[in-house]
Amino acid sequence: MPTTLQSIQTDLFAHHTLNTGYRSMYAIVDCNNFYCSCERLFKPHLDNKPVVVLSNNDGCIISRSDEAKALGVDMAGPYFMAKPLIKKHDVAVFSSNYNLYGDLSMRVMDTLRVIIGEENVEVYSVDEAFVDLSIFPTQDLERIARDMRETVEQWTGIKVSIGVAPTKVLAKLANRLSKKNKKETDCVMVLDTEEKIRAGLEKTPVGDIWGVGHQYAKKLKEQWFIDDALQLSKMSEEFGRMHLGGVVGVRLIRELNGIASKDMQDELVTKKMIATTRMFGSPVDNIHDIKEAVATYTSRAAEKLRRQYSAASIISVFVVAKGENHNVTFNRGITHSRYTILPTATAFTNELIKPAVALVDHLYKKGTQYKKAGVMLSGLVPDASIQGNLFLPETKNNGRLLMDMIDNINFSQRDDVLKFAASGTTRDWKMRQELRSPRYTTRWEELYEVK
DNA sequence: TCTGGGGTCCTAGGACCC
DNA sequence: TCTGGGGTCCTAGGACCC
Repeated sequence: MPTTLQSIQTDLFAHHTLNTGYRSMYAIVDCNNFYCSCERLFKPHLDNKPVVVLSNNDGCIISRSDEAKALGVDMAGPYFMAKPLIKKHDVAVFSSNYNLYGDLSMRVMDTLRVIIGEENVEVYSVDEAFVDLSIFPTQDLERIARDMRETVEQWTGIKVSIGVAPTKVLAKLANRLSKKNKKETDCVMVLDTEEKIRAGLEKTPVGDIWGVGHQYAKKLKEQWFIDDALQLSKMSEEFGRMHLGGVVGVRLIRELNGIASKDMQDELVTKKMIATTRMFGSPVDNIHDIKEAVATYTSRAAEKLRRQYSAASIISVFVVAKGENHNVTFNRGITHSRYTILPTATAFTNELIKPAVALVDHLYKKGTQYKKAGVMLSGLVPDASIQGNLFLPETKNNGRLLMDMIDNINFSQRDDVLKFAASGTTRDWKMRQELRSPRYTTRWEELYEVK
């Protein structure tokens, strides 16, 4: 049982023999039922009880504990449809609390960075990270993976499962199998020989491969009778190119055959598009409310923009009308969108709000009920105003300082203390979040109390 | 009454240029 | 006088991911 950082590292680097067999080895570390685990961390009485977490607006179920899964609560199913089942079995329900999840996610990722080294960790999503284990001898991989798992749990309280294999796609496949059979694997599975990989491929339905979604799974089954990953792995790269999205498909086939074709990604890639979109708490038909919402989303998107030191040259706005409601089938409604190309790229909230709100005038139709709106920033370039721009009047640079100040205050308060007037103050359109737990780790007033 | 939000990569095809 | 071929850039849209 690893207890100190030093013992772990001494242990890890102890025997530095050459890796035989595969040239690369990746681990995927995946937090189990992440959002539910976060909620449980501060509510020990919910251990072994069914728990679910809802999406924004309390719309869908986006995380389920094992117990909730066992009861037959559907993933991504609408909350209202699962409600009877949830009531009947006394399932604990929470609105999503992204402050809490984000903070715990950071702790998990930091733990991995400390154990394995920052340069070998790629954060893939809020609850998953790839770890490059290529430098370690094959015979040590299992032990290293188990060490990672135990240490993350000790240091953060979050349980993870880990799959290890020569490629990312195979690591994901191993991870899935480890979770399928927790008792036997204790949430760690290493595929380090051809035989193990073959067995793993055979047990994996084609639709459960990372990179094969609904459409492809259906096509593969209906047209070529390909049901499992082993069958797909035997198809040619050319087949992948023709039928699974071009070079994406080629990579997929290669990865299934143990040839690493998806590299570790640089952590600091700047995004090429930034979006903020939300469903409304209830349908809205008033243009002022829509403008308020769009202004608020624009502020949020602009913050994200500044955080990565970019400026946007295109801003687009879309609204979604409420569809006809045919009781059971979910009608997505019609989306209308328009964009403006800005005269110069900018990261200033006020310069972005103006054109965004103007776009609403073009999109809005009186008498229509809207259920959703969004703002997208694209054409992103490095923000010239960061270092001061000689060719702009002084006031421009003051704007940058003002933006930084607002961002800093809002970040430290986490609740939009400072807003632009266009964002409104009543916010009838804002989302429902009736069941949110306290932000234990990011708000002083909501710290966990020990009795 | 009630179905999330935020992204990525890739291809095809049209416009335009020489 | 009857119409090539190659290149680039852009957009729309399809697929995927968590």
